[in-house]
Amino acid sequence: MGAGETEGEGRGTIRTITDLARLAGVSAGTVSRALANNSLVNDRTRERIQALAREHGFQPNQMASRLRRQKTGVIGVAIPLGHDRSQQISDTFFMTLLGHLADELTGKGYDLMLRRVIPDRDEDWLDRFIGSGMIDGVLVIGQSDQFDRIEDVADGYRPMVVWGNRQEGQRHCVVGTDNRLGGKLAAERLIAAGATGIAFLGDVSAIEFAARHAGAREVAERMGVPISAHPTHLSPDRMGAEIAAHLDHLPPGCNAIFAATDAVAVACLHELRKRGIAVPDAMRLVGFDDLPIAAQTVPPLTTIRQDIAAGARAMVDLLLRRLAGEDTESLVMPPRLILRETA
Amino acid sequence: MGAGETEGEGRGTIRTITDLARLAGVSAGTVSRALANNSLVNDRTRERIQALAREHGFQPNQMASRLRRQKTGVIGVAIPLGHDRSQQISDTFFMTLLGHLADELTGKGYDLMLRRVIPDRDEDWLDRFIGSGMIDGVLVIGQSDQFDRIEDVADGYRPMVVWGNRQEGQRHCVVGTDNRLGGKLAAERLIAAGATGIAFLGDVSAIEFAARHAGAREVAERMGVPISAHPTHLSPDRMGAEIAAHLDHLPPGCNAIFAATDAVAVACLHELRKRGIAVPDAMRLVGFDDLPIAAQTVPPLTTIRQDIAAGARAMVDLLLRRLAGEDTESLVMPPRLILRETA
DNA sequence: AATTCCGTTGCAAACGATTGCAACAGGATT
DNA sequence: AATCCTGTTGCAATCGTTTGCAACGGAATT
Repeated sequence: MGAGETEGEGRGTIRTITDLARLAGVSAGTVSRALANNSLVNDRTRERIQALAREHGFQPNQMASRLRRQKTGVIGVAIPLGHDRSQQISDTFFMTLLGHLADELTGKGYDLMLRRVIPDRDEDWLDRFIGSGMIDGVLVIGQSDQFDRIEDVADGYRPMVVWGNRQEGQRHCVVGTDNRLGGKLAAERLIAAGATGIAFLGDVSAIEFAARHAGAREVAERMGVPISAHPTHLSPDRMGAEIAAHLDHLPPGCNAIFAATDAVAVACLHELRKRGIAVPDAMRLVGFDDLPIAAQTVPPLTTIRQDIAAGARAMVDLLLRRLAGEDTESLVMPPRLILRETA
Repeated sequence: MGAGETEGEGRGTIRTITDLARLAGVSAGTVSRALANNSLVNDRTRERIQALAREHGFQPNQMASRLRRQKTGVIGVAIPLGHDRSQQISDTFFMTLLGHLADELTGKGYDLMLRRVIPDRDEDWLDRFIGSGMIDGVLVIGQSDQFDRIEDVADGYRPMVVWGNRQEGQRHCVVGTDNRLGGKLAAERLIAAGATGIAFLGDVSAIEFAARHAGAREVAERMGVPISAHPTHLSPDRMGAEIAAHLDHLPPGCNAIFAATDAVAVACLHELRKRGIAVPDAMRLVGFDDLPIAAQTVPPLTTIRQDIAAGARAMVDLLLRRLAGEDTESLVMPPRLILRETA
């Protein structure tokens, strides 16, 4: 007790439930029940066994338990890196979402198995993950360019919830922001701030970014403001150069930028400053996400907020309900314009 | 073939290796060997069985396999949130490290099980993780304030590698930056840039930050420059207010800040700007980490670089060698001063 | 023709925990 | 005194895969 516990025999001696049973003078079944707080076992025996288990630092083997019970207590989280393979380094948004998911899942007693997949190399990454028999359900962070593959799986496999964009009549359960509406809000704000030509910076092969672009385009066209799209990757090493190139070839009359992501917007801000272009006077700028950094740029970034924590909560909640057999609807959360000083 | 595969019977019919064996007219053992590319089985049979497996989307149950083979193919990654519970939202550094770890591990054929632990609530989080029988080894991201607990475990459990700071004569295998040296570099630079009083902003109950502070203090004292420490948390919601408070109560003559982290430095920059304090003329500033954002602040941040990708590679490499029975030394990587414009 | 050998395959025992069912003791009921 | 519970416990099958060992057929050797 206190300091200096009885080490040396603690780890190793008692490895299986049978060892512990022998030690306690009961059968393995009883030990199993005792450790599971099963009411079938006598209170005193239970306490005795639990004390013994504690003393020897015994924990039942999870693999065996899971094999027998046919459930794993593990939720798989997949991050497909389809449209932008170097995403790992940058995407603060996904990483933040992942953090919240981890919190929510551990709160509910689930473990989290993380897998980053590169769909180009691995055709049936999703089937493989699901079929591995290691996870009870799967959360997919971002559809990337894998929308169709996810759809294919959705009919046959219920416990799956995806973060991303909702399409007309899609079959998989998705949680996400109304990207199209977010795009509209951004364009409206830019135009209200005096934009007479808008450049969208982002990779529209990712469906969520495409929706943001589409929303902005709808508003811009209605208002008679020309809008152009400029593919921009998310990896920090390429982003800077790409943005620089875009800035040097903006359509004439373009005085506003809608960045697909705050990360892109921050890099834009930097490149604009290097060129001595005043924000927002000469160039208006709106981002997307409202990451913490957005409040701290110079000038502070006007952006479209997604509620990441709420999204994570919803994803876990929906997944657990699906695991329980319930059939759930997708959840599309409203984005919100955060007005700061870049537009 | 092409579109419209033979669905409907594909999933569900063939669930176990025995099902597949019956279908192929061989025994379960042969199927097992065939799927494992075991050379004991005839080439033609193997191909036939593999074709059948592919056709039916069959994958052997991992739980059973792992139970039998007594290894899981899973590496646990623990993030202890001891000194700063709200860390989840902020710490870009840890999240980036996690991303790289995921890449390295999947590259080596391992899966990654993520667990965030709050040591205050859960005394033996590490024993529980290790003893769960779900992981072959464990990587700990950051020692937080759990140095002693990790040490306790290190003797009895080999396959563990920790990201963090190396102490005199410690027993667990650690990978990290020479934080003390980093602190020295920072202080040297600040003093070279004209600092006559230095404030360290960071939570020294985290051992890594304590080392950074100690390094800076050593240099400062040698040069006769007063240095003070100001506890600052990493969560974005508290950080701003805390930094503001610190700035308003700096010791007289203090004209330089060493921020424990780039995240802290960026927030500092923001608060300084709000107060109209010119950087670096009125206040010099050095950060730590060299996150991508550091290059994009206004003015760009002078900071101490840690090589995150190399760190992740080293952690995985060391862990695999320990899994193979080898005994490995800790790795302390040199930090590097990145000179930009804030000091 | 008898023996050896090799390449394949099947058999069955693990891996360690869970759980339905039977068994048992002791008290309560008839 | 015989029967019936009730609360505990043990027994043994089961989850699905892996793998040592035995078996077997046919070719090669003696």
